[in-house]
Amino acid sequence: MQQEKKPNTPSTAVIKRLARYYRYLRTLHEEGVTKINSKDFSELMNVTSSQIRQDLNCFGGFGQQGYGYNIEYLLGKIGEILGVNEQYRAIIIGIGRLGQAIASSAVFAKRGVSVCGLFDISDSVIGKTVAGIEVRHPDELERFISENKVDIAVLTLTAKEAHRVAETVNALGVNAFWNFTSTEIKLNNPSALVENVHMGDSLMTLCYQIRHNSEEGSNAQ
Amino acid sequence: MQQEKKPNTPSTAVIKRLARYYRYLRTLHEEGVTKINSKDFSELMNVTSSQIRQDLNCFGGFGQQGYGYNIEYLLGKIGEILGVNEQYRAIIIGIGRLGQAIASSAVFAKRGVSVCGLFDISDSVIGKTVAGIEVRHPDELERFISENKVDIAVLTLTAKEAHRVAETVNALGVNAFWNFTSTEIKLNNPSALVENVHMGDSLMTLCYQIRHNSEEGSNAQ
DNA sequence: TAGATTGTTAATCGATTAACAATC
DNA sequence: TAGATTGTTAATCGATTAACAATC
Repeated sequence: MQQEKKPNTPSTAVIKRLARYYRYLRTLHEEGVTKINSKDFSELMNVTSSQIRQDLNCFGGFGQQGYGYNIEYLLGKIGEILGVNEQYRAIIIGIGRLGQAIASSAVFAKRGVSVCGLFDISDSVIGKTVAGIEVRHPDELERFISENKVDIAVLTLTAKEAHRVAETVNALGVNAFWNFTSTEIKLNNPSALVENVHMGDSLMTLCYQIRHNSEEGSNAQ
Repeated sequence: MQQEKKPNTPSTAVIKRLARYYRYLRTLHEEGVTKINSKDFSELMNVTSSQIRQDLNCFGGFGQQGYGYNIEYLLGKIGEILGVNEQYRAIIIGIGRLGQAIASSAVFAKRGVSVCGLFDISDSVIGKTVAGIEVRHPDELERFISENKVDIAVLTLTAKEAHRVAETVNALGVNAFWNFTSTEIKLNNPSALVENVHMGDSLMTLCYQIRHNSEEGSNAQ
């Protein structure tokens, strides 16, 4: 099988940085800044200006020599690359405190993703409304997914149930998972996409830094 | 100034992987597995066995030729490296839904970090008890930090307030920040540590993948 | 036009992988 | 001891940076 990679597939690192640029550029845009050059931007982002130009030029020339980058235009282009206009739809599985927090947050709307369904096994939340959406029992997943376009399943349930539920939902046709559990989700389906938010790993990284870098320090990245 | 780097400082990438190994090894340990070799482990973790051996050998020889790694021993060693036994103490600033979710989660206890204080400006939560801890007004930060050892400030407040509050808390002696806001925290203090959980960036990465990799797929890492 | 700054190629650097000798 | 698997060095690969020609 051994899928051949397109020659110029940008690395994950580039995409992560693009998302970061996007976030920052939006702030600048809100503040009324209209243009920026790679040097000034690189200082704000703590990367080299070379890297910014390289990253952007993976996807095309969005700047203008002698001028820099028009922020509004650049925002549009990066948004396009990252799929902000794709109107993806997500369901959240596991409506505990974290699920509720995420359901209620602006993170989806800001990226053009809409939450269309909430699911939980607990009677204490089923039927309740969170962020304007009714919480359903997972038994309804099959019908719900067949009747609604669902692109992303957000996994905010317990680690133990996560894998089984992900398999089920994947079998129903949902191919992308935003995983907040501490488990690694490994699906048989090779086209399934999993993006992890492993908070625990992040916390441990910080603890490591406290212990080792405390004398050196760094608030880069 | 230009701080000199110690020659063999392991890269952030190594530390992140170590945290990931740690998480996975604990699961294996709970399942009663006592030993593992780099090859088997590499298949579980979707990395090469070379990488696992390299990563571990940044810190010392934790294995035994011809045998592999004793999981309990390895867990202890990685835990030590990552500072699990340091008994770090954290305060959470911003007790909205996300702050409450994190305060109530097992993420701290599992990594040897204890939450000792909660702060929020809103009267609707001040005085209430979340995860067994009383929520206080930020006015009390100064006294609280002077009376308690506080290693980490978790930022789950709004992006707008985040920077100012971080400056204040840093001035009071807290040097490590676990940042959940969409802002980049840039402190004047060069020894301040900031670890970001940028959920929005993560979601965008997923959206990018949906749009571009859908035909190729990958649930690696 | 002259100045500025991009787009892009080439050089450097670091991280990953492969290979194998050491050793349990 | 023989077999297995680590620890570690050397080779490869990819990502970052530097440099500069193109061009607005």
